Amino acid sequence: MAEATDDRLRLLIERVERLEEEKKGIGDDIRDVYAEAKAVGYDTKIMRQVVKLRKMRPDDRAEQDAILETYRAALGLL
Amino acid sequence: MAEATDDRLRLLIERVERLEEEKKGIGDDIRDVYAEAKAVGYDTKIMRQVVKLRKMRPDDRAEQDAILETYRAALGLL
Amino acid sequence: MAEATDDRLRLLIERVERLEEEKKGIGDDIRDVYAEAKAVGYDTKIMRQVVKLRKMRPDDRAEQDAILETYRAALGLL
Amino acid sequence: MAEATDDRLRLLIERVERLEEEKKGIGDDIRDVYAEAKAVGYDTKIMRQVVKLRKMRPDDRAEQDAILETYRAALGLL
DNA sequence: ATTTTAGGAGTGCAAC
DNA sequence: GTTGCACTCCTAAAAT
Repeated sequence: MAEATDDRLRLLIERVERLEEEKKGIGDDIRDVYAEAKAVGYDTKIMRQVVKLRKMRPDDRAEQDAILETYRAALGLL
Repeated sequence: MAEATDDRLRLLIERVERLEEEKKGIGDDIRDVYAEAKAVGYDTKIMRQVVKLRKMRPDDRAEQDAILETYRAALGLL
Repeated sequence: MAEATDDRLRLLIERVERLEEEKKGIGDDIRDVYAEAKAVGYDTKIMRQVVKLRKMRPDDRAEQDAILETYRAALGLL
Repeated sequence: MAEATDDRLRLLIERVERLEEEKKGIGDDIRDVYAEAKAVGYDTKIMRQVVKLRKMRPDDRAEQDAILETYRAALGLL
């Protein structure tokens, strides 16, 4: 029965590999978009920062609030 | 004409954002496959090692194996 | 000459191992201090947050500044 | 008597901070050892694997080895 | 047992 | 082209 087990494992790993290829393909697409942006004159470095900021905003806000709250609690003790 | 330019930039950024979401989704899918593998009893940490090994060129793989064997021997780990 | 090489490797690894033991020992000491603090009535969870905050402050400031600056740059473009 | 209490807390926190600095210093030392090893030609990534292996109980180590062999065999990586 | 945190490895971009 | 940097993910240790 080792063969059945082996096949199962092999199939799982091949699924992972296919997904990783897709993931890599999308990474290439992203690179292409930036290349296109650069070709028409945009600053891709700043574009990347903007993308990052738009992604970070909500969490960051929550995090900032948490830090402030902790500070208030700590000051109340110290 | 500043509006046309702004739109162009906005569209490029939105394309990047969509692609990044897709990329993240595939990352999640990969995680799911590993979760499934774990659920049927496979050791996912070792599976990841195997996936990495399969990505390597055969001679690189052989070299890594050889170095590891050498180090293990030097430390009495055989 | 493989023996000399092996020895060299073994010595390096033993140095790492000794250092890791020391590091672990200090981790235990830290745990002890918190245990002592707890024993005299302090809230160790908040103590840990305070320690973390005092460690983070400077970087955080710089990070905040960087984000603000990036935003300004982005707004100037968008 | 609030001052005595405050001092006590402050002293505890400062002890923790000193210990954490020491701990960080040792972490830096470990990094240095690896850097030194790399400089004389060792593969530090594999060294780290070996350090990890030495920390494991022999039977756990044997089991890991066996699983890896099995998976590699199943995927044609022997 | 669950969640958090620290550290390592791999990836991809930017600067020189 | 190569070095450094920032980001993502994974693992292992620690705290609750």
